[in-house]
Amino acid sequence: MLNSADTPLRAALRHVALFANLSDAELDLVAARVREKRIERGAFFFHQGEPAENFHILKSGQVRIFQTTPEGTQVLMHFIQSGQMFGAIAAFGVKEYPASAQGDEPSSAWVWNANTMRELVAEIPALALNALEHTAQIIQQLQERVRELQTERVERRVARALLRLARQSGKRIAEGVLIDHPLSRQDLAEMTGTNLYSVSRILSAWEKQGLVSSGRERIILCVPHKLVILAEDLVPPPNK
Amino acid sequence: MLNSADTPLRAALRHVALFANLSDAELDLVAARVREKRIERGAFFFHQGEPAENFHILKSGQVRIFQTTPEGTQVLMHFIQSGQMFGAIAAFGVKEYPASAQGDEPSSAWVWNANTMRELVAEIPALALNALEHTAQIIQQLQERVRELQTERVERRVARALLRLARQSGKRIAEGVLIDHPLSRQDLAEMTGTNLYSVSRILSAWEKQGLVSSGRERIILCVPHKLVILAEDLVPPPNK
DNA sequence: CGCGCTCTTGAGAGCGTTCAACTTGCGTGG
DNA sequence: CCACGCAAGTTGAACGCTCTCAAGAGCGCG
Repeated sequence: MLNSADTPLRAALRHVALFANLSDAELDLVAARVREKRIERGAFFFHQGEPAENFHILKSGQVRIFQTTPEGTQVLMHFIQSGQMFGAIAAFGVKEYPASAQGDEPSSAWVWNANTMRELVAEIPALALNALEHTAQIIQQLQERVRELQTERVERRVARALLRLARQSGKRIAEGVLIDHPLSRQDLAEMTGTNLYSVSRILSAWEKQGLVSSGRERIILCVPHKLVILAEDLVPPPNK
Repeated sequence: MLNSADTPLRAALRHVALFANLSDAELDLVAARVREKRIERGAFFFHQGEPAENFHILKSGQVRIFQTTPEGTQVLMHFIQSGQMFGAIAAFGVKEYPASAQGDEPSSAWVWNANTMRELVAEIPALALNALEHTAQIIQQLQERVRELQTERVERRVARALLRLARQSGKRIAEGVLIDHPLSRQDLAEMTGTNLYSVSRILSAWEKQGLVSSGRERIILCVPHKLVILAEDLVPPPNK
């Protein structure tokens, strides 16, 4: 189904969402300026506060994007999966990375210099449109998160976070849907604006009800359908 | 200081940040497809959930962007000032407006059809770069807000919100810096994820300390400097 | 000059955090 | 191979920030 004359690199980039609808010539422009960077598990592609020099797309592995507050508490913004861009906000305007990007596993990424990426965007209309589309989606997700933080209780926020993770990296297994990467109580807390104790209590309660099955850095949603009800239930007063 | 051959419309658009660095010919392209829309105070440019057909830039007046949850509570996302774009997220990808845009005053906006704006972005590289830069800034602001909601107490969030408003639409007067548009306790609550009672208590306390002077939908920051300390203070335990 | 919307303030309750102590799981080195 | 140790997770108890509800005061517009 591929152009048989594709170079391996061009073929790989062709499947990245950001480069959808680019012509072969345009893909070559993009490919000509890319370089690759690998990091070990736990290492960083960049740190919060560093000058934002690069634009990244994850090639393999998994990366977490988080901010650290002056007080030292962390806020987990995103998990980046293969094919997704990161460090993009910084490349398009801001001068410093507003967050850090750390490998959850050994990871590799395609990297472009920020100025180079801006030139490419200016040269390739389809790339500009794709980039705008993706940033628009990020904005929508962030607005959703603000809305949740402002209006919803902790239990519901945790339910939503798990459902989102299941959609992103869920894996069907016998017992239900496994969140297919290490995920601690602390991680979930940093995603939902609470602490590991509250997350632990909530998961324990759900486990008693058979909704989930969880272990060390491992969570299985057994009855996702009931979590959806928890996350979105509008029935006003539970009449117990 | 302007090109004397400018049409009035071209001259006006030239000063919009989104159209910075566009040539006269490009500005004319943009101007050729614009139309204008006026609304009364309290009326809407668009409602949450409607198909996202238009891209807007505020010409005059003031607009609030907010989301309404299924439960009916509102979350105030932004105040839009003259020259700022809105309804942009929707135009670049999403199919429905994720929020509503309501006039806080009688307001008028330049409006482009969403498809038209996408065509313009594809035709005008400088416009694409500007748009990406602005969406990147919005993302950064939203990340900041998520971080605040997850890690900070109500009082600090309110302090930050006021300082932000002062920066955006503050007006120097004798007593201090006036937030130059009607702003109720309820509005502040919907911006910071609390309720009008807590906001009222906080403002009362600050008023006793002389930090602010507030009245009906009107707030003056008397000692902004001390609010900054409140918003960012790292000194761990205030020893009273 | 009165009606309505905004704001204030008290009292009480509860959700969630904090702290502390303990358990469990897993890798590693003796 | 077992023992040790650290990291992740659990759970109880207590506190307190914030919300909720209720009642009343104040400001402005018509």
